[in-house]
Amino acid sequence: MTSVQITQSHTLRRDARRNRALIIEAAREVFAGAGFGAPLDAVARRAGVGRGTLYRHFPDRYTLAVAIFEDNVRDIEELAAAYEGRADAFDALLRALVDHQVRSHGLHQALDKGTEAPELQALAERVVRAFAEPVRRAQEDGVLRADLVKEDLLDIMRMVASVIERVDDVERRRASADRAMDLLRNGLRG
Amino acid sequence: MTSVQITQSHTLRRDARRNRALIIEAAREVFAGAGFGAPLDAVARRAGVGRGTLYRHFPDRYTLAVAIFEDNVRDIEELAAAYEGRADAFDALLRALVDHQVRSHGLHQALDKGTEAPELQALAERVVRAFAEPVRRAQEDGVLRADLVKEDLLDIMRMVASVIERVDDVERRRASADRAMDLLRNGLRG
Amino acid sequence: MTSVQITQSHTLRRDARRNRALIIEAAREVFAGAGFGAPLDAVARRAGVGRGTLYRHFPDRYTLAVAIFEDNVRDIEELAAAYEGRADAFDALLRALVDHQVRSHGLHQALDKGTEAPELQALAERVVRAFAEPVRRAQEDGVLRADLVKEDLLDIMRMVASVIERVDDVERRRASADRAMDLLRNGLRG
Amino acid sequence: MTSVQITQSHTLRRDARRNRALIIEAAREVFAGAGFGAPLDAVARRAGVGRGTLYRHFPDRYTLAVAIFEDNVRDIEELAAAYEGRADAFDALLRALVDHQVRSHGLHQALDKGTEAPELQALAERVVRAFAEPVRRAQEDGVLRADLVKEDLLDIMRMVASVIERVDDVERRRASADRAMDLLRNGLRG
DNA sequence: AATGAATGAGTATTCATTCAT
DNA sequence: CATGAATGAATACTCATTCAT
Repeated sequence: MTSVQITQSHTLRRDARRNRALIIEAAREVFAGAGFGAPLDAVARRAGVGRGTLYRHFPDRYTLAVAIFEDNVRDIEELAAAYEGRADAFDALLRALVDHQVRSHGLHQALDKGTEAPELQALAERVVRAFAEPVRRAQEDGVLRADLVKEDLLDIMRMVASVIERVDDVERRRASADRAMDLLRNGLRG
Repeated sequence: MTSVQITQSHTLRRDARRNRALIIEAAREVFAGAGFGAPLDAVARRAGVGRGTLYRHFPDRYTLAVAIFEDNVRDIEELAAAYEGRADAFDALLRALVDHQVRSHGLHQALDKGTEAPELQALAERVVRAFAEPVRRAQEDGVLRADLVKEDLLDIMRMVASVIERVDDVERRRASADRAMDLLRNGLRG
Repeated sequence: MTSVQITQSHTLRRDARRNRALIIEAAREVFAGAGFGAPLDAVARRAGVGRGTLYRHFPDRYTLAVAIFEDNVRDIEELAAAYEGRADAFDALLRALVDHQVRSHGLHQALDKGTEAPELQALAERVVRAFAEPVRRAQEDGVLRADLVKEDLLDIMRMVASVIERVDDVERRRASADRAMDLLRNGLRG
Repeated sequence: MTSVQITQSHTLRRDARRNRALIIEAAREVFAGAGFGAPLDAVARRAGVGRGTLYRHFPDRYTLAVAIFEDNVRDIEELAAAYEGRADAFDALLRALVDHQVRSHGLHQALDKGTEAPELQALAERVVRAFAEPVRRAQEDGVLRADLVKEDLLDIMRMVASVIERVDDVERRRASADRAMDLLRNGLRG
């Protein structure tokens, strides 16, 4: 629960809040199914709201992406707080990250159009910040390569996303993501 | 047997053959710049041909992708032949693969819509075949993890593509690709 | 007899009356800035009231136009009464008319859609009536062409409005209106 | 016949040229009937062409206005040439101007949005230039007020347009225009 | 009553694809 | 064959109007 969330909870009427949530969930599903370029109409239809309502809440495609990411990022941050000081923080965060991607896939395309939505960059930055300390600790413990930089983290997100994207079924998506993480963590060497 | 048939390019009139080449090159550039979803108009314009000509040669977007990939795949196959029996074949092929992606980026989006173009699947299959023996040898030599399967190869292509896609400059693209390959080959462990 | 009735404004609650005035003023400004076709939303926003409130007071765009005109017409009528019997009544009324247009421009577009709002016709009729005696007197005095008919009066209003419309700055609007009136009063002859 | 016209005649295919003309004529009618803000769809429908065709020929509303004006302006220029040196040139041009307005009304709204289409300004400028010498001559002959400036000319166009705009029937439009010109030429004085 | 959320009809615009020249 | 004009389906977006709170 960050201040943003609280503010929104208080600002929007109950029905509006409900619609907002319906739209976000619909967008998650539609983007997952048809990619980030899917017709916004489809989102509105799936959410069971009119076009205008969609546009009122989210003036454009990117605002929608931001809203979806926002949820995920917040979760990462909470997790980072919960694992503060623990040696397995990095592992836990990484697992959570992959889990989000499995559930909100279709969105990494948005990430790479960051220029059109500075908020997306900001969210990515928050993820990086949440990872900072766990990464440092893992490196100190010698379980994570020392040369890992923050750009790598974003690239890892991209890589996992890329193997997931074309898969429709959530379970197979999870399997693909796990395999990709395995390759990444352990490398290709024999 | 229409002029579209790649393997019969010698049956095309000289100007038609020239147009075909112009279009492929234009497509490579346009897809790189604006993604695989770019307007085909843009391709025709860049190639300096009419729409009709574009459609005659390539009835749809995927045929175009096939033609571009075709070049790359053939190159991989030739390389495989050249490195036949050598211990460094896998390395060489992998490097070539990455190199193609650096130069024809924007196309992996096509790969993942393979269902709409069986030829793309076939091309991917050819890549896999070209890798088969080098992979086996590398595994035998103990320099490549033993559990690597052919799907992994495609996923590796996807992962490299994903970190490259958003980068416009070819040099920075190469750097990103190299870093991604480094992460992949050596893993994240400290 | 609803609260919309202008002549019964004393039956409105004080806050409702205040809202009504705010809306009219906002409409004057918005129509002036963006033309009579401006979004009613803009009017509501500028007035600082909700949409519903706007619609309660003014069920449509024309009702709003009527309310604005109403003020102006009443002023003309009062002026006509004040100048009753005077030789310069016509001059004074014409000057006042132009003055209103300078201040409430953007509205003559409404006038010409009179069919959709009979009240507008009625208001125009009241203007014509207010001018009737002054016109007759001016003609009798030989300072106004004898063939002027009431339709001419409306056309004169339109003509003045037309040269004013595209000008944003009120002072330049006044200058344009004055020049137009000069051309009209004195004609083009050398 | 200016170079522009000739160029177009030569550049466009016969069918395209025909469509272009159909669209212009349709636009003339639609704008006349529903104002310059009319749906472009209506223009396409009336011309009997698809949306895309309309947009190919005229990327936006203003390009369309320009094309319509272009015809009229060319006519004025030809007339100016034909009346070169004659004392009645001003009269003839003014009559022609009014005549065009009677036939292409609905367009002066476009003129006043000149900022969005510099070509419109340029066309207006051409009208002014065509009038320059006839105006000078008329002033010299003492039949036109000496203080008339070029801005007045545009204002006269606006004024005539304004009394015409709301009239649907072409004959009544002509009558209104004539009356307005009479008021303007002879003034309001008795 | 006042508010502002929701609705959906209307309009603009793009682009894949067909087809006349 | 090549060309580029025409088509219309798909999509985006706005705004007048209704209605739940």
